[in-house]
Amino acid sequence: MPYTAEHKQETRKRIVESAHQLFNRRGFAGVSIDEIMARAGLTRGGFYNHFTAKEDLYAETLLAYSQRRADDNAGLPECGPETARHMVNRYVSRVHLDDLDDNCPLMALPSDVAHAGGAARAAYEAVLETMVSFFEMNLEARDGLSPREQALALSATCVGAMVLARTIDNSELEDEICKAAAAFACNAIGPES
Amino acid sequence: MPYTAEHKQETRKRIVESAHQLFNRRGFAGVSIDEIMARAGLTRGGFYNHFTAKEDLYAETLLAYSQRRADDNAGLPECGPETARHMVNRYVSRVHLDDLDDNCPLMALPSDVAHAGGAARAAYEAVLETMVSFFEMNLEARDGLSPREQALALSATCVGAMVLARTIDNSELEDEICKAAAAFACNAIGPES
DNA sequence: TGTACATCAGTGAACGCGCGTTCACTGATGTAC
DNA sequence: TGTACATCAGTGAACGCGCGTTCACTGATGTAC
Repeated sequence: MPYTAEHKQETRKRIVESAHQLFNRRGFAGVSIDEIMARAGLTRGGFYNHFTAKEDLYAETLLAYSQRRADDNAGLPECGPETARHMVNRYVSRVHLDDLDDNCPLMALPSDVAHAGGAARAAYEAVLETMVSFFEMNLEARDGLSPREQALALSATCVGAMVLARTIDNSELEDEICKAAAAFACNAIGPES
Repeated sequence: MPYTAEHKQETRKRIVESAHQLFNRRGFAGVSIDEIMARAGLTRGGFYNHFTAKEDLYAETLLAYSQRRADDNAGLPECGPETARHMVNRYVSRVHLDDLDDNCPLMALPSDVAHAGGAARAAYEAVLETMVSFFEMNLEARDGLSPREQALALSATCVGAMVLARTIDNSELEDEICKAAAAFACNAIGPES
């Protein structure tokens, strides 16, 4: 059994990382397998030792992100509204907007995923559920809305702000959107304690 | 001057409409010029009598939508918060979600546009400004946020909810998102009068 | 009113490129002896 | 410890398809006379 199993796993991981970065920047159709493999230090032919098709890798990329997110969150304590506000400010920020290599795919790839196959859409939903449930566990019922309802709406606000900022080409308006949406969402979470 | 100028204009309009519907459903890369022309009752070659490239048409499609929206809105009275709530409920709804032929491109095509050329991004921004300014003129300062800030945040919430609902493949969750986001946004606009 | 003409919107075959995928081959590495 | 072998990750040329774009042609229509 030449080449250890770990060797293959690591190569696969490198391909997924490379793909994540490239897909986030340019979308599914904008990236070729050649480029993905080159960025991972490999050549095109080897791709099919790891994946059966480009679409496969796309879904895998999203799943990997979802897993990573879930792992990150698992370690965190549930701290209530303060934590929720912190999440908002971290998500809706210029730092996140400019982190092209590791953007959240919820904001980087929505319509791209919408036009892709079912596996990609399912993976997208998994990322969303991770985000929503993490908001949910840090919120209290308020204004007649359950924690889950607020979590869904806050996710929409955060993702929406970043989607809009990401799509336009006007950095002043981008900042305006981020600031307004973050303030709006933090207000909705409740008064500072 | 055989074929009147109106004839050509109408054909062009038919192509733009056909493109709008197809792009909304399947994105820029998912639609071929053949299909667009066929849906408009024409054949592929004629395309270049009207546009210089596929990307051109894409931007034109967005601009046409923006224009249409602006015209619609121009006629409407400014009625305050009630109108803003009405806009939210119309935008964030299953009817809008399922209207695949005439979705708002802000929610149907964000990452698609993000990866397209500058003309498309500028047109997207125009659609956004139309939406924001219409919210803005129907809002009052509240919770330390100016009408414009609220308008930006509400746009993010509305578009975000629809983007998420559109991308996933789970109609129960879609409904949950729409309802939660609409209620959340209406709350933020202020109490019913 | 009717006819010849000029224009140009529309046609559809052909071109060429990019890229996903396949495939025969190479060579690095772990294992058996 | 050293050597032959088997495996399979990785290579890169080649294939084939789809599609954006081009181009020579057609034919519908308005205008001039």
